[in-house]
Amino acid sequence: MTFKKRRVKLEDIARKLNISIATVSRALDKNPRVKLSTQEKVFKTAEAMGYMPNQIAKSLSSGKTNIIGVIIPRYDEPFFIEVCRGIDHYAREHNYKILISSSRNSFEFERENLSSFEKGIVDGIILSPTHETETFVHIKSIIKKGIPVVLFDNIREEVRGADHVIIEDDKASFSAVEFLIKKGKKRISFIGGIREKKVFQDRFKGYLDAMKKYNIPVYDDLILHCESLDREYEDVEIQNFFNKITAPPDAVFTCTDNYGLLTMKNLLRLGYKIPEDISVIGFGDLGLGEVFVPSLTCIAQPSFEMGQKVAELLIDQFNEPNDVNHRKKVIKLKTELVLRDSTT
Amino acid sequence: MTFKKRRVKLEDIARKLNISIATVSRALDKNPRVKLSTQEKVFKTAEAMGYMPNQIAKSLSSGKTNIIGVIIPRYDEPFFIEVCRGIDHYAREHNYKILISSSRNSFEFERENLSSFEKGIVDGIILSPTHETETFVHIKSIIKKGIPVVLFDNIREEVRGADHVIIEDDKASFSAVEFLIKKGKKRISFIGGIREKKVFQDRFKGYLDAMKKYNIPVYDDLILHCESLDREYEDVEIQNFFNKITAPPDAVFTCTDNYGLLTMKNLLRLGYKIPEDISVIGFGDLGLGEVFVPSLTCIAQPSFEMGQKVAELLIDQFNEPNDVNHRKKVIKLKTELVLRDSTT
DNA sequence: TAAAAAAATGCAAACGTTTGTATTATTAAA
DNA sequence: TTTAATAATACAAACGTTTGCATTTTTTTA
Repeated sequence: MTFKKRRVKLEDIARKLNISIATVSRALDKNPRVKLSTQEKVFKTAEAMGYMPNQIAKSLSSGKTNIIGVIIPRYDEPFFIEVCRGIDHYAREHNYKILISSSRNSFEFERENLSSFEKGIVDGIILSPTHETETFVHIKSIIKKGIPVVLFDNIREEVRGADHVIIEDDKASFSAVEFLIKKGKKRISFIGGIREKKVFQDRFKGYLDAMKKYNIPVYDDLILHCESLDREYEDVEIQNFFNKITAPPDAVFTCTDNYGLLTMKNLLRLGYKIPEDISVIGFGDLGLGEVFVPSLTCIAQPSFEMGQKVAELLIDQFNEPNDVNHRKKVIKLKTELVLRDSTT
Repeated sequence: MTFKKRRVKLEDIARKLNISIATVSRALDKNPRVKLSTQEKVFKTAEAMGYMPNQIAKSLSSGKTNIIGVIIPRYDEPFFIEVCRGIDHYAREHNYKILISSSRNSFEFERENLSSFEKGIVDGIILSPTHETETFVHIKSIIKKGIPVVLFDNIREEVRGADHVIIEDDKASFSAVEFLIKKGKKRISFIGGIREKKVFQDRFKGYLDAMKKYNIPVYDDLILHCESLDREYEDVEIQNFFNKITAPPDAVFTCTDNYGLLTMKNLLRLGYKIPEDISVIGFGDLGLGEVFVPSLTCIAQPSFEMGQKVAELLIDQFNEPNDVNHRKKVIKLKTELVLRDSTT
């Protein structure tokens, strides 16, 4: 039975070579203050002894962990994963790793995660607030302590006060609905998510704005705000919605790709033809819509880029003089209506 | 212009209360060695001063970070995300966080990630090897240093030597193909992924085993091993494959849900009826298959459970006496054939 | 009310680095 | 050669905790 080996540390190398710890440390850093021949000896010995630096000790000493904390509302939403991929991409290029936490759509969890990050395990925090997040105080308190924070997606007015990256949800959905109207649609249905979530409020606003501008009547029974936070129940809700409808719409604008796909699925099963009978538009563009038959027309949201941008803002903060009152940066990314087969 | 505040530390509390750092530390731990009234004073003062423990210092002192390192081949594969969700779930219940890294399907990256974790930032490592991973030495070297490691999915023989969690890919695909055969299918097509990947080898083996057992001829032109590691090109490959086929199959067994969906998409566009003309089976069961019309029959792989189990094995290792030669644990999870509308 | 026992607190080393300054060794200048 | 300048290395404090042991204070016992 062999037990865990004691880690090799600088001291061990130093002792073996009969030099000081400081010199070993500097040698490994290729600090020109140490003779080349010594550097070589140190490197060889370190290698031979299987030395691995202790990142924790380094972090304590330097005050940097090179880890970025990321808090997303849920894992099972391709949008968030894609953003994380973008963050990871940018972060890695700049020698940072990411620690991902899910707030599970709960404000309480969000706060917990935040305060656990506050314990110094991360150099900065990227956060996408949950729909339950109505107050900014927990975030503000972090910022006040000098910890860099960047937010993305679902940013309420009350919550603006940190750098953040968003899209203009209202304008995006306006343009999608406008497109439908210009195609001659008269009975346009809206399917969104929980009303508490800012992005859904904005997307609904865009819908209403477009309908108003072109004087198209808005029918309450063609509007659905899904309440579910769970993939499974989304399906049920949408199914119920269409089962209840008496006079069908001629187009459906939905606030996520998943709603779009579920809408198509249910409509197809009820015997409607897409896009001949009913057009459908989604929101997101994360690959699934392209596979479906018919493929889903949707608003493409630049998720990966959003992640990259968010990471860039954060890392910029790392390098700025640490001014707590620094002017916050707001980045608005462009969306685009991608035409596919689910619309005429 | 306000600058980053100096963090409040134990010393500050100690000084303010005129007691020692040790007592403050113990008080915050609710150590019975310190008087209750002192504990209360300390708690109040800590709160008032906005004290937050320094996790890095704690980790250095305790030798524990309470972070689990997770290395997956890619982010844009729902299977891996679902496993991560499972890991996160179990880990969080046991007071661990997860640091996710993608090896981007590259052995080199895998090794880099591994050695970065080796620097002591994580207490243990969960890894799903890439298809390029043919050798076990990099993992073995980590284990020899006493760092707990658990593997999952895609475990080659050469790589067995650590705890791991897998499904029996060959048996799973055998049962799916057998199902098709029993339905009377005679021309069964196989669509898998890169040949280098163990899981695909096994799934192919299961296919061949079933075909052999029931004496069904195997036609080379009905077999496709996708080479692509990228969502986009998978589509192209499958499209090309079906465009080239002269005599169509009467069933297609595919090695991932995505291949299954892409197969259905392409077949539908070519005018085939599913399942009347051609049955299709996928592998994974991560939600998308249920939405598609027709919904996808597939082998359900318990991804979330796999994550939980993997995390459990790792955390078990944390608590075991640290025997480097400990008997490795292998967990095989059950799969299940879920019947939906894409098969007769 | 002194001694013993128990409770509360404090001291200082340890965790493994980094880094400013002091010291020693080497080379160059006189 | 001796001194000055430079190069190489060493010392020790610092990062913010934890914790074994020593010390002080309080309480109990006789």
